[in-house]
Amino acid sequence: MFGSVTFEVLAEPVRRRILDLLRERPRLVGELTAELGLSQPGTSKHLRVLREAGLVRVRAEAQRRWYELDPAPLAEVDAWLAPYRWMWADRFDALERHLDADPDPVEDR
Amino acid sequence: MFGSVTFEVLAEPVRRRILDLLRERPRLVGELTAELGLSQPGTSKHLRVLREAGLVRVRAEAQRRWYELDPAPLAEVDAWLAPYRWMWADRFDALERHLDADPDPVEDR
DNA sequence: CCCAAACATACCCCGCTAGCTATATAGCCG
DNA sequence: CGGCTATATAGCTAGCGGGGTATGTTTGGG
Repeated sequence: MFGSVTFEVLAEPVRRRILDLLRERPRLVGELTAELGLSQPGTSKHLRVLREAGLVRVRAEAQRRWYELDPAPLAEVDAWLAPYRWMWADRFDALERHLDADPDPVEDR
Repeated sequence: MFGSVTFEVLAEPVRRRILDLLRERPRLVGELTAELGLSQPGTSKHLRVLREAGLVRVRAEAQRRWYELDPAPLAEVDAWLAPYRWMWADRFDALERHLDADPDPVEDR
């Protein structure tokens, strides 16, 4: 319902990166800006999207904003994934071959 | 590497729907078109994206095309999700409250 | 007080994409 | 073999989203 937006939010590599960074510890906008290598407003924009998706929370401290992870919406992604999970268990070696051994994944058509 | 595209592909609700349908059984393009309620070329376009992402395979039978699920790339999503999974275990009831009990999820801002 | 620091918002631009319609291609059937 | 069925591709358009720069707002420090 509300979380179908979660997939769209996670589609952005930068935002997944932000979540990965926040998984370690809360961060300031400035820190994230530095690590991501994009402009401060750009970072703020991504953080806004993450905030409105419920994936991060903000804690104000003077002019600083501490952003911290809220993994709750990820449960929805996990729930969607659940019925598929058993399927690749037996094919896992196939995936490994695909990821490890194949140096140049074949383009379709 | 190749699969970072998987997230972008899954961002589309129609494509997740297609995967859910293919999880039951292989389907023809026509069947999918009917169930999705969009144009046949639109369906074919989504199927092309899914095919190039390695999420579906095609089997030709005369003019018919049987599309079937290939869940392998989903393992990458699962892998990304893995380090987060323990986090909402203790908050699961909170999410349940959010999803079940709250009739009108609060819009952010 | 006033300036600088930290962040958010506003605005613009451009590329991508999802939808459509029209058309091409391929194979069965009569 | 002609036309119909099933699907793919091409081409177009509208809207969205992510990048940037410019500016507003808040708060602490000198």
